[in-house]
Amino acid sequence: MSTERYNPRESEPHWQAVWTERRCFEAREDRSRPKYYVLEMFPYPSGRIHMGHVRNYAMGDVIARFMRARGYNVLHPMGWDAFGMPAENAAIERGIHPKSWTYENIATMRRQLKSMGLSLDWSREIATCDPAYYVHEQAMFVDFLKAGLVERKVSQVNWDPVDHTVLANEQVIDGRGWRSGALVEKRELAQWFLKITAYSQDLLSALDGLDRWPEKVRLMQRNWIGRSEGLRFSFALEDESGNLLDERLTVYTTRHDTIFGASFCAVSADHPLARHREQGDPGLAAFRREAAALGTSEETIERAEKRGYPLGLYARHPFRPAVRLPVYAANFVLMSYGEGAIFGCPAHDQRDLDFARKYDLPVIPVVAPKGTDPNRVTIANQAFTETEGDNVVLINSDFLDGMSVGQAKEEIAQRLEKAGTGERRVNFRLRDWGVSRQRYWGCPIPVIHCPSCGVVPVPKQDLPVTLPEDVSFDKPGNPLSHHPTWKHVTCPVCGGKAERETDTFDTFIDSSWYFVRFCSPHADRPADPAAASYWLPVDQYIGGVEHAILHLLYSRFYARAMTRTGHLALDEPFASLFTQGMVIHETFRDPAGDWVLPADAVKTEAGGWKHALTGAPLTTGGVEKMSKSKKNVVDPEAIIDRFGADTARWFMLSDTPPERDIEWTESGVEGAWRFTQRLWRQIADAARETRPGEAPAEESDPEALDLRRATHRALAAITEDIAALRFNRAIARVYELSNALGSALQSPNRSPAMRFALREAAETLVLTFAPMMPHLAEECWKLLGHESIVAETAWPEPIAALVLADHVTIAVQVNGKRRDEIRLPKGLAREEVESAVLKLDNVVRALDGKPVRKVIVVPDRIANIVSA
RNA sequence: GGCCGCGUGGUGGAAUGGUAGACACAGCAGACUUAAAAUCUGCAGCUCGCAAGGGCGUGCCGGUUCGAGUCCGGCCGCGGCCA
Repeated sequence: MSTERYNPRESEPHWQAVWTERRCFEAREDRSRPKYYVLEMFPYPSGRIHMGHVRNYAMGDVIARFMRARGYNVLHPMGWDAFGMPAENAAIERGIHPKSWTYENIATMRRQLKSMGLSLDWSREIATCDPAYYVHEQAMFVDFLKAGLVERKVSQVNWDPVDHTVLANEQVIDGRGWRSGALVEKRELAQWFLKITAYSQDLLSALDGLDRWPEKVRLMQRNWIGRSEGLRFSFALEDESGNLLDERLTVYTTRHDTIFGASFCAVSADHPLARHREQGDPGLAAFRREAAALGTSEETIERAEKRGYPLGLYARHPFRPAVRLPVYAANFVLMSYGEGAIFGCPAHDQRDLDFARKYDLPVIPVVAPKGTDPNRVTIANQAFTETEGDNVVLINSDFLDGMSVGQAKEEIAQRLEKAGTGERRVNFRLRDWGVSRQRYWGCPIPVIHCPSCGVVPVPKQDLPVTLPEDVSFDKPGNPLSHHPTWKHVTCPVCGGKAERETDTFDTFIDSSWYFVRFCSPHADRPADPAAASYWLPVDQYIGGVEHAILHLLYSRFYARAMTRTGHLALDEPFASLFTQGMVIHETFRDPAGDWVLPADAVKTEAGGWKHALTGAPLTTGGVEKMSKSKKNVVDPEAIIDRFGADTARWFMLSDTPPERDIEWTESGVEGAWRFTQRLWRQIADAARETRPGEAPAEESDPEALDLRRATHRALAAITEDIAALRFNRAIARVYELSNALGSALQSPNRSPAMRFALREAAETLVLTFAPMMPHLAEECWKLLGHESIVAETAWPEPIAALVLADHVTIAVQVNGKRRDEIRLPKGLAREEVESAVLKLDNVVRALDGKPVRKVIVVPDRIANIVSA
């Protein structure tokens, strides 16, 4: 037995250098081979890699190496999602220029990723903050503009009056800016929008074809797009004293069947009807200010108390002349959805019910389970929202009584269409994509505002519009607009004085086409058509489920927009999507309640925890997502230094299914580490006992045959499991193969047949764990006497005859209870199985003399004897 | 509230309607060692029993089936998304 230990600190850098030198992972188009594009979501260069990256990239690398070994021409690139706010925050807080901060982080993280031994094509590396990348983004924006895919419109934003900046909804916490703590205002600002809503229906319909996406993600996208079929119609309005007004109130509803249950109308606080009445009504003005302070997210609005302000207007019920509905401005109606106005039917909508209870409005039930007495239906504080099927019918609704919800909708739609006051409308929840950010560290939006010509796109020959580097962050607001000279230009059309747009792009734009750029990273246009058509779509995309909606939807839109503007010929960018789970870890607190790093926590003899340095007792909290704020993070670099990349990769892939959250544990890592050492010893032993190219023996040897069967069974299972991304199961089979080889090595048998079988098992073992632990595999391969390297070695093929056994153990049940098992030749005839099992002692005893009614035989699996 | 997903040993988890608990972690016992570490071997769902063997067991209740962790209905709990 070898006394040496495998030393990853020497081996890993060595093999990484070999791979680089031999350019094993540089991809070239080759139409004679099937291509495979595997991509993990590229990282934001935040500083250092974290365990989530390790897991994500380990998975992608297993697939890349596996597919390469199976003969595919694999593209596996890496880049940096390098624009974004943290770089500016660093500039503000620590005076580092965003560019140097970003590039320093990229250097660190590139080094760290390289130490993981990922089979990446680094020659294709891109950073989105590189003008060579964003010049194409700007050019495409100009093309989108010309194609009518861009719109400039005034929209409401969250405005931080201290930082002079726009905040995203998630940056508004309890109505205050996350950094300044100032009360956030809603402001109207002219912004750039990409018209993603032009593709609402297409983005929705095409989801059906994405059959290799998780159903969960498709459902989330469906909900996000939010198609609804409804009715837009208008009410006649009258004033307090019943005089008919010229204005009408147009509402959008998907529940027009409940029109007879209407008891009020509500408009958004931003609806023209509310705005126009603000002057001369201080109460309304105050109400509108209050509603504006609520923020723009649906969630905030949903959680807020439903409040309204009566406008002194009344809507005439379209079918009941005597009924008039008071019109309110309400804080729960969004101007951006539908018409910004609704009719309220409290009995069948929870928000309307909350509102009605508060303002003491009638609650009229108009939908109820079939057979209910209309006079006895009451609504307490739960709205009745059932609509499906024929068991729910209309009540208290005049000509609709007895109809199903569907029939009632149809009837109302027809009547209002006929009256000329209504039309059916398909409505989408999806909004156009606001891409303007009042930020420095982003891609400049390539347009010029000219006082005489208006908005002028920057001519393509003047691109890229690059960021100025001499900027200061000591003033609040956007450094680009403070810059003394940058924005002042001459108009490309009239030559007069003009100003650059100082907003930059939302960074989601950068990540909406990076996977396209990887196909031809050095092309002088966004995508080289030959390269793009060869590599795209991405065959396997892997990333966190947190990007299930925005990033993936924007990318799907971009593929369409780029296709429309002639940059691409692609409908869906990601053929198969896999969303991996998070990395979680136990949390520790010291007696003062402060979070403590796991690295500082040591186990006490009593089974508790104490601080490694202070000795203070620690309490454990929950097992939660690794986060800096809770300090339950483990630094990948420390792990790789101590155990090597292979151990870290192995642990990340074993035990837990990849889509679930994985708990990082010290003992788990140590187990993985011990296994690397065991493999190393085992292969060393096998190498000593056998030679490369061991010849298959003539004579049979049952022990050798058993080992060969174990080898090929494991190989077949591992192949299947990796292909299906079931890494944890593949790893369990690797353990089994290693256990089988270990036992065989213990045996004194060294017949020629056994030597061949040992050799085969050892080599198969190395090749099958190679995608997970590539460095160790190379070292073992060399140990086995090979001159070649595993990275250039084909995946072995299982021999079918050895995968299938010739004998099987079948379970024997009596009345469904397992009583015995019996080993029989595979494929034995039903009758023979039957007679064999009926003779078993345990069966005879269990039957206890009772007559056999029938025997169920499932070939090669089970026999079940049914007695009276 | 709606929709979706998930409940299996001490733990992570296996299991085309066909022997529940593969594989691993932690644990226990033994071997080697002056000792420890490392390594190797063995045990290991719960329970009754000296044993042979039996009973129970995949959140709970019911159903379909020769047979249910798996399918169906209801309930409880946890998680996610949407409201």
